[in-house]
Amino acid sequence: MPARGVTSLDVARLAGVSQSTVSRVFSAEDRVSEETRARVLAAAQNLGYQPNVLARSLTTQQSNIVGIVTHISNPFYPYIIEKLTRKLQEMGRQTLLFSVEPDQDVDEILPLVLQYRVDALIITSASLSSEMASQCERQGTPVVLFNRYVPGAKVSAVCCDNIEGGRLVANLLLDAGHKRLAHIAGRAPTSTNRDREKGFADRLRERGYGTWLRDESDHAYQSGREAAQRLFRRPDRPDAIFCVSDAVAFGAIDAARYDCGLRIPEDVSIVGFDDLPTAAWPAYSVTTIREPVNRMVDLTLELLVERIEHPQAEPVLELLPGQVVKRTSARLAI
Amino acid sequence: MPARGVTSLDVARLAGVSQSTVSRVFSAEDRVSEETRARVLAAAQNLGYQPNVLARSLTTQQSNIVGIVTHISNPFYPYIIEKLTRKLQEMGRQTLLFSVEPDQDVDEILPLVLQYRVDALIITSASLSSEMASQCERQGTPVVLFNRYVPGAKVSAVCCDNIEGGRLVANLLLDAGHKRLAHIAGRAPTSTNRDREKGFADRLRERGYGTWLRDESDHAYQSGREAAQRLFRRPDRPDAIFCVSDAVAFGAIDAARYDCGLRIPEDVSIVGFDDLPTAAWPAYSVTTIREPVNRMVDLTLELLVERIEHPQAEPVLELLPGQVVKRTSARLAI
DNA sequence: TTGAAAGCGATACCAT
DNA sequence: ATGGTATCGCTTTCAA
Repeated sequence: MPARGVTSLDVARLAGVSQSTVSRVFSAEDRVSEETRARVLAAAQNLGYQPNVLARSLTTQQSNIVGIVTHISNPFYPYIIEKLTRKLQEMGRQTLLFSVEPDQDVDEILPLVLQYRVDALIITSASLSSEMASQCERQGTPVVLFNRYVPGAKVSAVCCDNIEGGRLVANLLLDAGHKRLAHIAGRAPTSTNRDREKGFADRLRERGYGTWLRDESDHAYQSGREAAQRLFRRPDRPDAIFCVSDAVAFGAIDAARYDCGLRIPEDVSIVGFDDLPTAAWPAYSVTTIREPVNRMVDLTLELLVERIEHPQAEPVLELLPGQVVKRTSARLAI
Repeated sequence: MPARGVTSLDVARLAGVSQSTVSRVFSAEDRVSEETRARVLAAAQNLGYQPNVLARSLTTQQSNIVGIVTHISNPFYPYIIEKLTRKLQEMGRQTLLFSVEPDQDVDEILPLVLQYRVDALIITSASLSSEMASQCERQGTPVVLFNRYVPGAKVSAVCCDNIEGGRLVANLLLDAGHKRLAHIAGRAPTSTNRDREKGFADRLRERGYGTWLRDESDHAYQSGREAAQRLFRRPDRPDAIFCVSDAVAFGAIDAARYDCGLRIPEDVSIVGFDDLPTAAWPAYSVTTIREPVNRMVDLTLELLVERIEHPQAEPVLELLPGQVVKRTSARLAI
């Protein structure tokens, strides 16, 4: 018969000490004599005792749990979540994972998240209303947006500079002498999607480039492939496509080669965004904008800790530059 | 000044009812008059109150949290975790994520997991000692292994039938008339790795096939590519490779085409295992063994719920058959 | 250094 | 239908 729930009191009785003492042994180094500490640890070991951190959170007002809201179908995020989780673990915090659909509003799930009294919240997909942002504030739950920002709201955010990234791509393609440009944009109205497109468009206009084609996708391979097919089947088919993300670029490359019989980069250049590990594989070898993910992750956690410790601190928007990674999916300047 | 921590008592005072009543409104439909319910909800809304589920867990002895221990570098798992998380969410439970290194023992992290009083635990990578398994049992925490099993231990497991999968591959390659077979095995001593190799080897022997080459990898693209390079550079280079997983197969395919100038499948056949979404992309088009992931996920959750509700139930080992998916990375029977 | 006792924020039993 | 109160497992004064 399993002893359902060994408590500190059980340990105390076995060790012949008070329950307070057991608590001391298992919390931050309080003054406990070596001898009693040993007795307590022995008793705990004996009973298989593990402190209940949920109960602890009641008194300490800290759960040591960080919520992460994400949607995983964009392959950029598993990659980020792994890094975040690993580092949080090193800091003694755990990750409570919430999955949302790309089109689903974070606002829907936020009340649920808040019920778990997470010490902080990282949102890597979609954004949240300023109403919900202030609800988090009221509960004292700091929020950091990863690769998103909400212009009005009082939440911190860590972002790749997507506008500048879009501009870099425009330069790259124009410098290579491309004549018929296209952009496969992200469908959702997120800051990331908007900014990548805006930077691209702004720079094209600045350089006097007239019009370009446009299609949409949802950051996934299949929808990128379909969008590219539509573009390639036009009479004025593009000779270069800027894809909103690498996942879309993989689809576009396969559409070119396998669906439409085009050579890359001779017939068409494809540029992505993110620099996923797969972008370096020779089968794709995608020219792309590398997001500084390690620094983004580190910064996210720094901001998080900062705001956990100083809840009154002003929210910060960190914008990190992306970097062109030239591979073989795009023609180079002549 | 943010009101740190709105409690049910605050709501009660504002609504002019007892704290018990507020509790009733927010827990399973207890009998509360429509009128008071409305008053309470209004007050709660007003204060931005969300019940503290951590506190609730103290009395209910249920955290509604399910732990998932995994390592995410194998791309099979993000895919699984997303499915699990989504379905758990639909069941009103949340996912607490723990990340381990492939070579790291789950035993190390298990005490930490247990401190969070998760209602149940899913382990998708590495396995656990029977000692730890019994510690879970003692705490009343049901464990389900996903794609792993521990022969001795009393824990439930849901697995693809990896032995049979290995046999299927052996048949496939011999039927196609291949003469110099190789296997890129998984380095870690897990049941998955062992069984895939065992099934393959057993079947080869049964069919009187003499010896085959062997190398190792860690389920990741890069190490698969390197293992394949080593094989291809041998004087007796293989004309067919069975890779322990799709991720390794991608690496092997790129090694063949881009590092060694071999054609697929004319010069060498590559077979994977898992059927990741990427395996269907035409750039790889991997012949592979499809794991029935949807059924595996559903079964995992069924077993979980079953054991949460009936902790005394005997552990179950579910073995689901994989299925050959023929694409173009392997030659077919003549 | 150790113990007693008062919370933390909820649930649940027992009255009314 | 509602309120009072003991309780969950721990931390944290306050005394000793």
